[in-house]
Amino acid sequence: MSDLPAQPSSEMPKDGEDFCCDLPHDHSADSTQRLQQPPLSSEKAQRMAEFLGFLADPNRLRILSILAKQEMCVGDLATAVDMNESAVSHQLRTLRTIRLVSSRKQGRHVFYRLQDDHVFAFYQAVVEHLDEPDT
Amino acid sequence: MSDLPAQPSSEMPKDGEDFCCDLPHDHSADSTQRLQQPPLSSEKAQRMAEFLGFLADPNRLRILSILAKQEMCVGDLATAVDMNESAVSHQLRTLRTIRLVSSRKQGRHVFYRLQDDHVFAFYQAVVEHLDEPDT
DNA sequence: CCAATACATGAATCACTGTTCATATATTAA
DNA sequence: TTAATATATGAACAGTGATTCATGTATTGG
Repeated sequence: MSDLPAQPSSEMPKDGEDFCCDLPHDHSADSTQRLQQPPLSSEKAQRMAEFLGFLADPNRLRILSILAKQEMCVGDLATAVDMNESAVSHQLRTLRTIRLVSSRKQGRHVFYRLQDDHVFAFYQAVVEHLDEPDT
Repeated sequence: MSDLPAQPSSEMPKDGEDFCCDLPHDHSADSTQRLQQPPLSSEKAQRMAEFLGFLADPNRLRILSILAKQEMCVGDLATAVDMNESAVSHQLRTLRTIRLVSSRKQGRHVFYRLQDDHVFAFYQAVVEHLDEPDT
């Protein structure tokens, strides 16, 4: 009974319950074992989603792709990605808040760069992973 | 002049232009070279952002984390992630649309699983990358 | 056939997020 | 100091997206 493709937790609810998984049968140890130990804690899923959400913006990605190659000041970034300087500044603030980039002030300019190598590595990994697949 | 930390494209606009990068000086070949070749094409950035956006949801991540270990039917998934069955169904539709999961019908049940190994590999990569860092 | 179960789906709602606009701060030049 | 440049930031607006509710479809049992 453990080599079947998969079984819904239960087929026939006995009580007035809505969910099918409420009576003891093959649930003893196997099929629900991996179900019982929470798959991905809600908090962790939350943090992962947040982080991914920060990457899930075309303009932020383009900004990061530039900073992955060189540091650059806000105005030039705005020109490079063809965005409003204000919009870029907002995005940079976001990226700064989550420690993806750091800044260095020089005169009237503020130069941004990737915070550390881990960010670069992760960015590269994402790019490479998403380069080949389907679309 | 090419070993300096970084230079804004231009310091003093001569025309009435708004952007600083509009006159020829050291722009000949070096500093704007990497700027000229678009860093990440808008379309590619768009697609990357879309894909990452699909991953950037706690509930979808938890669903994927379960399906990364075993296939499961909708009702059980709903129980496992403590969500409305309808909500799960909606999310699964999304995941199905972008080919992250596939489904198999068996009687009244529909079992979902990760579409292919690449999806699993990418999911794992993300999890691992986001496991150590800062937070 | 009829009822119940399992899932799907459309519409409405609510929250979030990115951009823009206006404005504020800081730095340099004159 | 005054003007101009470079960036930051708050508020408002618009678009997007996830959940819920109601309902529709398919499958099984009686």
